[in-house]
Amino acid sequence: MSQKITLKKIAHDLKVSISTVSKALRDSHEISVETRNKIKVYAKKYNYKPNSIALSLKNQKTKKIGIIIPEIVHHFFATVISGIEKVANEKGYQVIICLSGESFAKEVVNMDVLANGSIDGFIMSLSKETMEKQDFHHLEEVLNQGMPIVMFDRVVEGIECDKIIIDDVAAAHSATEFLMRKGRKNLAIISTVDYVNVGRLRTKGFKEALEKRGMEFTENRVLKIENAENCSKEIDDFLKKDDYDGVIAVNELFAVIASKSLKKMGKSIPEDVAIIAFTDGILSKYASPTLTTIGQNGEDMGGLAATKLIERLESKEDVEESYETVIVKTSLVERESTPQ
Amino acid sequence: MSQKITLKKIAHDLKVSISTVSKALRDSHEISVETRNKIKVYAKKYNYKPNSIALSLKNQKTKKIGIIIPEIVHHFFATVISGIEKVANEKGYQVIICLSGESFAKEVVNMDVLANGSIDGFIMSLSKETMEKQDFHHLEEVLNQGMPIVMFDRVVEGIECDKIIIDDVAAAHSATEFLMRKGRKNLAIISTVDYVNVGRLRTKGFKEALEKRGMEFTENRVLKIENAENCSKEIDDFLKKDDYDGVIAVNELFAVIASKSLKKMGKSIPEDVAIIAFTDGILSKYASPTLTTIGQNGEDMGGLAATKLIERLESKEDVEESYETVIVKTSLVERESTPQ
DNA sequence: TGTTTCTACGAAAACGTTTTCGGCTTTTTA
DNA sequence: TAAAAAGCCGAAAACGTTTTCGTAGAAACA
Repeated sequence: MSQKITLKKIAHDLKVSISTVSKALRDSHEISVETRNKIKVYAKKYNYKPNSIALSLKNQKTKKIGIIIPEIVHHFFATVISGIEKVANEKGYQVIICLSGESFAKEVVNMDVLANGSIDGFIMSLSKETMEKQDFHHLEEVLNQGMPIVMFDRVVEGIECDKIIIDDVAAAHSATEFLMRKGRKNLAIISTVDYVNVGRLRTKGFKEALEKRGMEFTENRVLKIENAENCSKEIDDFLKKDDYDGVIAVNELFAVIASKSLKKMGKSIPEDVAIIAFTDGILSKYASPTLTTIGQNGEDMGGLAATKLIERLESKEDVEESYETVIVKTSLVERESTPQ
Repeated sequence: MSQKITLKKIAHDLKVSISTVSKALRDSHEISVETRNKIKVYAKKYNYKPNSIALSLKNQKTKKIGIIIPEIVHHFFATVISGIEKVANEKGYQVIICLSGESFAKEVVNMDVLANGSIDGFIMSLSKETMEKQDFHHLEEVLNQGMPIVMFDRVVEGIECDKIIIDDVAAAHSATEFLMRKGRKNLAIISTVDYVNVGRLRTKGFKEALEKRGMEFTENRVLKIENAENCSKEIDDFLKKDDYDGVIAVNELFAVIASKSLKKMGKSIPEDVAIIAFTDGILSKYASPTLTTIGQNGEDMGGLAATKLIERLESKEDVEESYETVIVKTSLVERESTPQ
């Protein structure tokens, strides 16, 4: 078990000073070619690599990005992380991941811990509880310390930082129009409670599309689910209340459950009822029938977030106050759950 | 934008020495109650938190765990991470995640980068390429430096470290027996190429179960898939070759694709063909029909890995050479794809 | 009064780097 | 031959902590 080698040990073994070793390894012309080679050979032999903690302390940069998200066992978030990691790694950054588990308290603690020097900046999507509480002091504190944040998906208006989102209203709007063009006239949406902004915005787009076509929007066309755990019965009951011929779901899980429920009721998909889901994930691709979805490319969103954050980290900090909100394009992926 | 406050600044502002501030904040009796309070109030006011990088350097401990896995967009790995994160966080550790993308080179680079002081230990599952190459020098180097590794799922015999696995042979064996007890006589397995150990071991269990019952095992009962990307056709062709009444798949994806393929061929599940999949993930739960699976509890495996690693990190390093391989129990989750 | 014991604080080292500056030799130039 | 320049290297500071040790002054003791 050979302990990690340091500049100091090399210096001692080779009977030169630490500064000489450091310079030699960085190919400084201040050091003679002879000495340089001797040191390099020795360093190579013992596989010297500079200690990153020491570098972080010296440079006041960690080359690490903190990610705080509600859950990781969630296809969308997993793709976002994957996108972040890819870009970050290319640019020499590592990612540290903390999960809030949808809890405000954990989000705050995690941010506190990471903000104490462990990372250079944050990429995050807020927990449900935070959205409900509307308490963002932890974000403001971090920003106030000069540490940049990039938010994605679950973002909030009041906070001044870069944001990566999809245009939920427009996407829901066009999905609704798509169904109407297919001749569907009695539409419903399975959404989340309003404090989750994506649910609220998607419902809004749905409503706008209906009204634009002069169709009636009533609240009973909307199911607002709070807890995804036991939503099967809720969805069952909701779908039985009327004879819908088109359903939009704000995520694939709701869509799959709705699909099963409808099949149980003897309806066939897409002939009797067409279904469109948000999030083009693994479920949509392999459900029966496969689901038409609005794809929000998580990988792209993550990549963008990382790019933006790193840009800000590496620019000379004087470009303050030019925060941007990037709207990522969605794409409609047609599959079996909507008619040709 | 108030810069982060340090001991030095507090000391300067309050006209005391840095050591006094440090001691006061750690409630040392060496400092008078008066001074202590003054310092604490000031620190609280400016929200002082010790810089974790400085602590890491001083203590030679980062309180960070490095995770290297092939992919994160994969339900099983996501659950493992979730399990690791939970336990780690409870014990005051953060997790740094690197993805190898199934590439040997990336795995090596990632390990190198993290091993240079960024973390205290590794939890990892090897990339396919690494398994194929059978080159583990990067693992040995890290272990040799005294940095502990805990491997899970894709592990390798030759390396001396803690391991968390499921008993793939036994699990496949009992799944096969389960099908036979249901009266199925013509069984097949959809597996991976042999260098992926889970595929090899599960195939082995399948074979053993057949032979134990005096049934014939032939290689044509086995489909070995190398690349999951375009396996649909392979599976189609394989299933057409014989009239199987029971299929075991080494992951849910293969099972879902097989299920679709069989339905297309006009077979009904589970009446004509029963299916069992490894990995109890989201697909199994929501596919049509829902899949009977062998659950390998990723969350538990992750939690165990984290517990083991942290134990080793915090024990006084003298308990060397007592490496353990923990075998996590699997559970058969019965759903619609097998008969009652 | 002289010695010892507390009390309360500061100086400095250590963790592993990088970099600035200063200085000693040797070579070049006038 | 003396001065200037170049070549080569080391000392030290800095990043932010914690901790050991030293010490000044005050209080207690003889």
